[in-house]
Parts: sequence; structure tokens; C-alpha cells
Amino acid sequence: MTRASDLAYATIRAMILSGEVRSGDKLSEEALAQRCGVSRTPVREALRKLEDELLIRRSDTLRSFVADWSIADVEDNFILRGLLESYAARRAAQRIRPAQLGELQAINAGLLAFVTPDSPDVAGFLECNRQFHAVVLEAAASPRLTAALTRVIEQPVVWRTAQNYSRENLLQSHREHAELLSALERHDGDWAEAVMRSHIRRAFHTYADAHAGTGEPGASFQDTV
Amino acid sequence: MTRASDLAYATIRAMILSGEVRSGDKLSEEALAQRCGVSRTPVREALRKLEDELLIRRSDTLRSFVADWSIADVEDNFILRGLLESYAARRAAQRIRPAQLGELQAINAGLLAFVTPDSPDVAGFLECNRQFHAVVLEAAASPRLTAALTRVIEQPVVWRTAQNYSRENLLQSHREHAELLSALERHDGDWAEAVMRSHIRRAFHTYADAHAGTGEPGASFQDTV
DNA sequence: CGATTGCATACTGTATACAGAACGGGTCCG
DNA sequence: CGGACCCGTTCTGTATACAGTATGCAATCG
Repeated sequence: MTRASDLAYATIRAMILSGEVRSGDKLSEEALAQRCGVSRTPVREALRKLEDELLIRRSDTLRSFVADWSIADVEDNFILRGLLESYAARRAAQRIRPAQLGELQAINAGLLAFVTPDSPDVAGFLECNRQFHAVVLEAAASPRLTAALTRVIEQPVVWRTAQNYSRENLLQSHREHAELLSALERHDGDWAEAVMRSHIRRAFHTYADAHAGTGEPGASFQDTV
Repeated sequence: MTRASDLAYATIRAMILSGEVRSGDKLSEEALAQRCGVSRTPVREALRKLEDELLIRRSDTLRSFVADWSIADVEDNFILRGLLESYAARRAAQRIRPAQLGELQAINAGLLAFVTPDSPDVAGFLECNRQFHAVVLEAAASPRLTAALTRVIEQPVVWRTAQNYSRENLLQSHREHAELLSALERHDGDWAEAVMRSHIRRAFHTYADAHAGTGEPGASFQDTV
């Protein structure tokens, strides 16, 4: 992707993640083109990519709508993420280089800085969190694993719910990252995989708990693995 | 995707799988448009999709080339497939409906018909094999798992190498499918997952063995899991 | 009053035109 | 003789025009 195409992609994605457009809203190419300040061509390219990531759904008559993520969809996504990221952690443990370990240390330290006692900066936290997982994925050194995971990570509903996460939840993530680092330092694939699996699983339950209070569908959950 | 766009996608994909274009060959949009009998617009859409499937690689200056799959790439792909498909088999065991079991029986019987004693129809075999795995995936009932796997299945090098597989290899696949069916009938997720994992793993070694004799890179392999 | 058909409108898919970037080869300079 | 630069060619990205299809509303008929 290139300038206009990237711009369209980022803009539309942000519109969805921020909640500017809501589940089920219709997205016309022309309107988006005007909103992004580009022509329909790059907008179409962005739409295909977002459709691929399941953030956009297309009707049988090829109209585009903002996808609606049920609690089942969110769980489906977390399960797949758990499967792929825990495997990535195992691979990373076997291959990670000292420089990458240092990077992870630094990122996780930076992450902590956003969890201030008074008012945590959730957006900053999420960005650090994203970087952390990206480095683990890079250390796993599997192009296809990377490709599969980059399509699965962002979840609009979760992203919005995260704004309400408690300080304790964010600190717990930090601690889990630290434990993963211990496993990676020791090149212990079993440990790394287990920590990551647990990390993702807990994240799902944190979401489900935070989400149960909101207006959207219930968060009852039965283990499917 | 629609008429012209699908046509372009299918045509270019076939060009790659059949070997009409070789690893590293440059693919110009104009030339492909002429070859497919459509304009550049649908060709571009098809190229993005194929790039997404890693069948096409783009240079840093945005030129498109046929990707070269090293033995490491093929193994990377098989590993990811094993991870995802074995999990799909586990889920399928818990959810599969009688009608789907019947479908699988029929497909696997049909598959056997292509493995004639004199000259097996490998293309027919591969098509049945694809259908079989598609039904298992459908029974797994995870949209994101489906999306992740459909991008990973076809491997150009493997597809060509498969033309040389022995009758015994094809029969072995048939037997493994039958065992998977037993596991699915009993709704035994552990068994189904194990059978599928083994099935995919064996397929990789079958490829590696068949490939070792050819001119392309060696097939030495060290376990990475 | 409800259902159906016909038409105006809106939207998507495809083709084409144009602008800017990359490539390749030849020339000039050290 | 080697390397840097320049310019014509080729290619990609973007905008726009056009055609075919879906949608929604209104008029008409039962």
C-alpha cells in the first residue's frame, strides 16, 4: 500500500475502532473517499483489506457494512490469537537474540510508565502492548505465522472496552510480560508457550468481565478447548 | 470479487501453480491484464490477494514477482497448517453433525476412486483432498480459523511435486482420513487432533522425500516444534 | 388496504487517462 | 577502466468516466 491507500486504510480503521461508525452502518465508497480526501480507488483497496480482517462485512449484493462482533466472535478471535501467539512464544524462546530480549525489557518498562496511579493512559499502554507482542512475533521468525497473526490482533469492541480496564488489570499484563521474558531468557519454550496462552486467555476473561456490565450481549462463556 | 476480478485471480494463480511462470519472474500488471483479457484494475485486486497468500512477493519499489518457496518456507507453511488444522479437527469432533460425517465418508470414498492401480489421477485426488479438509474446517465452525487456513493451504512447489507421489502415499492419505472419521464419529477431540497433526506432518515428509531427488534445494529437516 | 410493478436514484465493477517513480542503458568524467 | 549521472522507457498509483445492478419509493391493480 502507498500514500493515499494507507491513508484510507488508517482512516477507515480508526473510524471503526473509535466507534465513529457503529456495527451495521453502511459504508459507501464515495462517502469514504470524500471523508479520506482521496478517490474511490484507494478506498476500495482499503475496504478489501479491512474486509479480510473481518472488520468489514459485505452483503451478498457487495455492499460494505461495519461488522458486528458478538461475544462469540470476540472469543473466537481470542482463541485463535491464543493458539497462534502461544506457538509464536515457543518458537521465540528457541530463537530470540539478546538484542531482542533487551528490546522487550525496554518496551515492558515503557508500558509500566503509562499505568500511573491517578489516570492510566490506556492508549499508550495498548501501543506498548502491541509493540511487545510484535517483537515476540518477530523473534518467532515465521513469515506465515506473522501474516496470520497480524490479521487477528485488533478487536474493535475489545479496544473500546479496554478504556475501562482497572489499573490492576494493566499491571497484571505487565507482570505476565515479565514472566514471559524470564521464559524467553532461559530459552524455555514450554514455559513461554504456557505463559502466553495464559496471558491471552486472561485477557479474554478481563474483556468478558468488563463487557458483562455494558449493554451489549452477555458474556457467559463455556470452555471450548 | 466479481467476474473479471475472479478471472484474473484464478488465471494468475493457475499460472503460478502450473509452473507457467517460475519463481522470481516479474509480473507486470499490464502484461497480466492482457493475458487475462481484462483491464489493470481487477488484475491489481487479484495481485493484492495473491500477495496476501504469499504466492507473490513485492519488491520495496512495489514491483511484483512470483515468490520463491524454499524448503524452509514450505515447512513453515506445513507447520502452520498443522497447528491450525489439528485444532480445527478438535473443534470439529465436538461439533460435527451427522450430515457432515456422511459428506466426509462420501468424499473420502470418491478420493479412493482416483487412486487407480495403473495411473492415479493426482489432480482429482488433490481436489477430493481439498474438499475433505474444507468440510472438517466447516464443522469446526470458527470463521477466523477458516479465514486463516484458506490463506495457507495451497503450496505451488508441493502441488507440482505431488504429481510424482506414489500410489502408496495416496492410499495412506485415504487411510488417515478414515481414521480421522472414526475419531470424529466418536466426538473424540484428542484423537481427531492427533490424527490430523500426524496427517499433516506425514504429508510434509512425503513432500520432503519426493523433493529431495529434484534439482531444487535440499530437504534436510530438523524438528522445530 | 395490501401487494406488485415500474422508474428514478444510488452504488459498485471495470476501463481508461494521467502523473510520478523506477529502471536501463549510454555517455561523460575521474 | 570504473563509476556516477542523465534521459528515454516502463511501470505503478490515483483519479475519473462509464456501464450494469441493486435499492427505495411511488403509482397502480387486485
